[in-house]
Amino acid sequence: MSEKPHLFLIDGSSYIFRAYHALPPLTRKSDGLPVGAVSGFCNMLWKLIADGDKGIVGVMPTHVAVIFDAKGDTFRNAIYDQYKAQRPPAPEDLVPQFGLIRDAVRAFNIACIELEGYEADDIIATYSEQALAEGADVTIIGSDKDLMQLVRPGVMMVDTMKNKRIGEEEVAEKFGVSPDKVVEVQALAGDSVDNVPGVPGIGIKTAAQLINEYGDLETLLEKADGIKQKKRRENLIEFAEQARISKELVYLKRDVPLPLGLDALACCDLEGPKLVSFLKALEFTTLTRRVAEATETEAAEVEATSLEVAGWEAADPAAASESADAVDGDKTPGPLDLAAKMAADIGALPIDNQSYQTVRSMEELQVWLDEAKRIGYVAVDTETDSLDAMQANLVGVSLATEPGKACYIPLAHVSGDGDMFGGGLVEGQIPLTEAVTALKGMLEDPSILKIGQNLKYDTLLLSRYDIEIAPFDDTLLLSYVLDAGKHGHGMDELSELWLGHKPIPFKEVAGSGKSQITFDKVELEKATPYAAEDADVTLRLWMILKPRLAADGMTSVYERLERPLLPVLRRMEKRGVSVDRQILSQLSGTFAQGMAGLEEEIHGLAGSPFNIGSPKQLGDILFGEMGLPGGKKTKTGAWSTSASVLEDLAAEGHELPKKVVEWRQLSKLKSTYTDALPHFINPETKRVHTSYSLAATSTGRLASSDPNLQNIPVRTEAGRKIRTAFVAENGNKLISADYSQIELRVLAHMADIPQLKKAFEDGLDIHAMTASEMFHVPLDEMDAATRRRAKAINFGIIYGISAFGLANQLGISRGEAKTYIDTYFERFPGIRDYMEATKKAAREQGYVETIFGRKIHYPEINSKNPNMRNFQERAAINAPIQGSAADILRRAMVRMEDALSDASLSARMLLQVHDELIFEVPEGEVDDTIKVVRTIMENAPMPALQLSVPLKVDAEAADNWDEAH
DNA sequence: CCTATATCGTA
DNA sequence: GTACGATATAGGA
Repeated sequence: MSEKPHLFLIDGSSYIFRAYHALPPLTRKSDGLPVGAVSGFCNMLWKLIADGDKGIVGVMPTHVAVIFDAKGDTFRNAIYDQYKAQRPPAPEDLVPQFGLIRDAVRAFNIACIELEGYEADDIIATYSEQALAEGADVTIIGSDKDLMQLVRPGVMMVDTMKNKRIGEEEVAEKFGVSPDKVVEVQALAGDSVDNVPGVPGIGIKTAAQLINEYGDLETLLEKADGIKQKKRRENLIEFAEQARISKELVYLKRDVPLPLGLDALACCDLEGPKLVSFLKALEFTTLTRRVAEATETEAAEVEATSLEVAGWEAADPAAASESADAVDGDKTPGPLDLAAKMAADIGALPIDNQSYQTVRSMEELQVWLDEAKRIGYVAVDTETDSLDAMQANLVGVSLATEPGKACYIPLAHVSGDGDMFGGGLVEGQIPLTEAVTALKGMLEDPSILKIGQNLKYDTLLLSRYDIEIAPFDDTLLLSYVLDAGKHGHGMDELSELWLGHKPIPFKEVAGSGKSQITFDKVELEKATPYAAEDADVTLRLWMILKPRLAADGMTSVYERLERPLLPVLRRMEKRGVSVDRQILSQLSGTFAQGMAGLEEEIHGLAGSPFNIGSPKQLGDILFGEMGLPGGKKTKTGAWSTSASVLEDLAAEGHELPKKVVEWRQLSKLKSTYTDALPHFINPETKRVHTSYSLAATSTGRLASSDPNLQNIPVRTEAGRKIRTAFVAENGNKLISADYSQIELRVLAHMADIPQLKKAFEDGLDIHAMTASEMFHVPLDEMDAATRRRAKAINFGIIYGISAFGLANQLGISRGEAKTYIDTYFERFPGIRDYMEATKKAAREQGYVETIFGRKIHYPEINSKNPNMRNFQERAAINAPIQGSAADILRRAMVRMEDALSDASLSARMLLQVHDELIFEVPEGEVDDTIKVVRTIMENAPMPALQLSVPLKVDAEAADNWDEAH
């Protein structure tokens, strides 16, 4: 115990306000309780403890206390009734956090001190004094300038938020005098924030100069008539008393009657379970995990503290839907209503798209960047000359910082007149490179949250300008997570829905069809209202949707499965995949030849030429002129000429429909793949860059477009040839890794089916096992036809089976199909239970969930239209299965890149096809890569979830996709 | 010129 | 029976 005691005094009250203002104002617990400030505060405390002597303070404390301002007036109000009188009341959503922060301090086993009639600063001053007297060192954790008067040898200030140490030197720098003269300077200069009057016309600079000259306030006031400057002299004389009062106000009392002696502040050991229990109750998942790890606490075994929050009533989630429909006035608003209220408030603000600023100079731009820095978030939208982010050029950027406060920064607009040569750059635009540099600072600033709609586009575009946007929120993803199944998530749709405002259509500024112009040719007068409005709308949508995230309990889906996947997909898109033009062109030729031959035969059989590609003409020939028996009808009443109908006719011995089926296959392959794909080869990169949509499907699957690389043929031999055109670069291989039967495995887990689980554990052929169970055929005597039936039923189950559908699929009667299904349910009663439970859940709550909590809504599940209702029921049965599998692969993708680089592998993830990932990897790294990929994919649900069924991944490497698959 | 429909490629 | 996107045709604007 030879070490010198060291006391930490933490200025709690100032931290509360700083944490509150530093974080986006929307952090809430799942029941809506605002906890942003508590979160910031807890993180600060934890960092202080966890960093220990490695942190900014550099020493470990022996004693610690957190000091708060008590409620109500202090002795200073008796001295000067205007003291802090202009302070607005604390924000509504901060009020319930005051008590919680005190609870937090206690959970950390730290003394928590406040005293009526005194400010925290006075208590800190008194403790400092006493500690010094007893030979201890003191560190004040805070940044309030009023505390700076306490700095002296043995007393140091540390601002942990700015990671700054404030010693005598820093104080002298700020006030121009040594710390012991700080009060003299403050007495003269006053403080508008605290309403300390000071002497008019004297600021810190002048005050420091005067104090350095005269020594102290009293001496100065005595000799004031000797001051040369007339106005200053007069003011010093006239306001002498005011200065004395000011000094009294800023001088910190050092003789406060302390409620606890220094000994009582001695550090106690952290109690892991106690702290974890508290953090868990507040749903601070990351911090809970960190604390649990550091204190070796088993977080899962600790029960969350039950919180009692003054001024707050936790919502009953079950009551939420009722209260939404409730008649006004009969209920106190709960937190869920608060998110709704926010939506209503922001939705009610009118939008005036003529009020936006066009930013034309760096000075103007800087004002916006400063504002973004000050508030910590900004809505961003880019304008370009193409929908393809891999080829688009940046044309302008719009920003919004408040509803209605938005701007457009044109950067590359050209005058449209100059005909085919185009005009030059429009005057009055900031040079592109200069603006990009300035914007880069803001867009990469970790303290500024960037808010966008469909940011994958903007981040991909800007990554080509060497800008890596972070951190970010995406309103497209927010809406998707909250409302999948209810409506689309495009900005225009969301704007009309939430803001009751129809944004200016793109067509209105750029025209449409042949006369459409690119955005760089749009006049600035038209461009600004359009572009800035997008940023304005995006910001408002964020303000409405972000609070709902916690209120609806969707934070973890958003933060684990959506937001982190966006940069992963952006990189996959940017990498692209190598596609061999020659192979495709060769295939096109082959397909064309085949089509030509078939065409001749078909026309010959028909007796006259017609457009084979026209279902209408084909129907007329088949069912009109040739008088074949028409099978199915189409939605609009026309004869169906679908492949299944034509195949039935062919089976009856008709040549023509058989030839048409062949022709159609070739036509499809040629037009959709071999002819179309080469147009997607990027001239610069020589690769094909698909675009993945994170928010296109209701279930959580991705969608691929432009081109769609998730439907490249594989089932027929001719089609598979197209896959040989997807190749690895020289010296590389393509690896295809796909989950085996992931949806059936997910179903076995969710519905808890013992036979299925056993079969997967034993690595059995699942369809054969199903067939064996259903038809009582031993596995080793299984025939292909029986297995095929079982396979169809397994798929049918996943799709929300109907006798009609199964009959169709297997070409059997509905009665027979019904018998199969009944047999299946007899053998696997758990599946029927699962399906009934899922339908019930959908009917009662309007949505179903995946195993990771993704919600899929079915607003028409109780429809009176049986077709609609049945359809929604099947979809609701399918969604948790398909969606859970999709979530698993999402988790794997989010982790994959780091896992590969941690293993020093240079494999690049290129494509995703629902249950398959494609990588491009140097030949020498193939085996190691497969190991890593398999581990990540097979363990993707963990640690959030341990499936009761093993996941299996098949992986293979080859020179092209066909051979790797 | 634009949109709806039919068809078919994938998981 | 689920979930998608691309293509060509056809018909109304």
